[in-house]
Amino acid sequence: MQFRLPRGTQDRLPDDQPWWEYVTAVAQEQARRFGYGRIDTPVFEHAGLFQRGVGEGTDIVEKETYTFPDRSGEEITLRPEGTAPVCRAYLEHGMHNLPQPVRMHYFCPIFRYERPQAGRLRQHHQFGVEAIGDGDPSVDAEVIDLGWRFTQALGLKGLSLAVNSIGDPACRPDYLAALKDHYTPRLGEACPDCRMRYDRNPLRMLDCKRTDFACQDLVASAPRMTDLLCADCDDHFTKLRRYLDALGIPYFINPTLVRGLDYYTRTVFEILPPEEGAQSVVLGGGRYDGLIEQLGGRPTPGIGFGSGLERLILNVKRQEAAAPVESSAVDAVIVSLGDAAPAIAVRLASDLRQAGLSVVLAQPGRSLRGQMRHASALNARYTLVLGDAEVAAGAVQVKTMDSGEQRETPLDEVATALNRR
RNA sequence: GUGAGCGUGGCCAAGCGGUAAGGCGCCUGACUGUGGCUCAGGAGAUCGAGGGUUCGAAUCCCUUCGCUCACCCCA
Repeated sequence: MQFRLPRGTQDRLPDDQPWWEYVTAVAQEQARRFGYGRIDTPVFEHAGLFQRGVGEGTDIVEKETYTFPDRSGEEITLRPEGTAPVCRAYLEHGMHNLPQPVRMHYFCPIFRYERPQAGRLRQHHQFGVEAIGDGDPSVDAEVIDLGWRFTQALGLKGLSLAVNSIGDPACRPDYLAALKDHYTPRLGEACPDCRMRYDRNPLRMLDCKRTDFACQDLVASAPRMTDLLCADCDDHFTKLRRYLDALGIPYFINPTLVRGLDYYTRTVFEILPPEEGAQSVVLGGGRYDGLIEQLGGRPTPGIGFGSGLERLILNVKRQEAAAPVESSAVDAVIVSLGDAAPAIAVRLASDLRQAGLSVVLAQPGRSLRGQMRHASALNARYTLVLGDAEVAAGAVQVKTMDSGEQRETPLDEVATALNRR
């Protein structure tokens, strides 16, 4: 075979569609219930948006981005995450003049140059949500609630919600210093990656999963951000937990939960399915109070999440949480025999379609048996048989496939007959 | 980017050095106009690609591409 899918991409075949329709319908309904309107942004943006917004030092921007010059030499990047473009749109369209916070949701493809494996693709799709313009912890709770309701409504069982606070510019520097002090005397025992992170991104050391070095031990005994939050952040986190308790949403605090993008402040959270696995996070997000300002706007708080549709579907299938919607059966297949019938069949099909029915023509050259088999294989509700006798009578045999009943019906009455049943 | 396993017709899958089983699906036929069951037949792969070893390779070796899993990262 000469051409194959580019690595890490996949075709969504007709049989896959019911799953996508199901997940997006559930997402849309939850977005509607929470008052989050839809926004669509371009698939590509100026490269600078993500360099500035997501952070130069992050893996995503540093080595996972699809960036290239267009024909004018402009550096273009295929959207590697959903938040920065929405914030750009918020600024560009003066949404600070709307009632705050501005609540939006989106569905979009995401591109990251990664090594693909199950649940991790180079092009994947996210359902995302952003609430921009209000820093109150009640908004954090609302967004988490929306994410939780969404995944619950999909029918997924055994999900867990992890939350954490990673502080803000007022307290994080002090925490980072404390964290480094903790590592300094035993830095030689940490893995090479953590030794690198020590300088470049200490927070990420908490995320280390290696067991062949002292990392796990170091992480377990490390100071916790939640113990060193400044008064404002601590208050924020306390209120958030109160709201979550009031909502009755089960959660646990994971003090080692950090996010890979630079713009996060205070609240971060993830929803995980019960099965263990590397690519398990099904929904993740957090607060990004500094992002809008980084993009050139006035200081504006925001919070949101992204949720990977492919991973969600993977889990829905694995748990058999929802049966795929009945495969798209057609209303009628038209079977024609003889010389005159095919032309009349074509016209009949056209008329029925205009009456709102889904109609497929069986191949006229095939035997009656063959055409009937085809109708059966397509799961048709009715088969319309049109042969010389019917042509002469100006009628068609309408066969109900389930019952096998068949009756002759005048051509001009077929549409109403089928619509009625 | 690192490591490991795998790659046979549309799908699943035998064969593991002598020149490609089987199943599903598809098509045809079984009183010349009636399907879903059954039966019979048919089309369809040179074994991911390229190179090498050998008298001979899907079966051994190398390279490459892809898939899967773990690391990493994240949705």
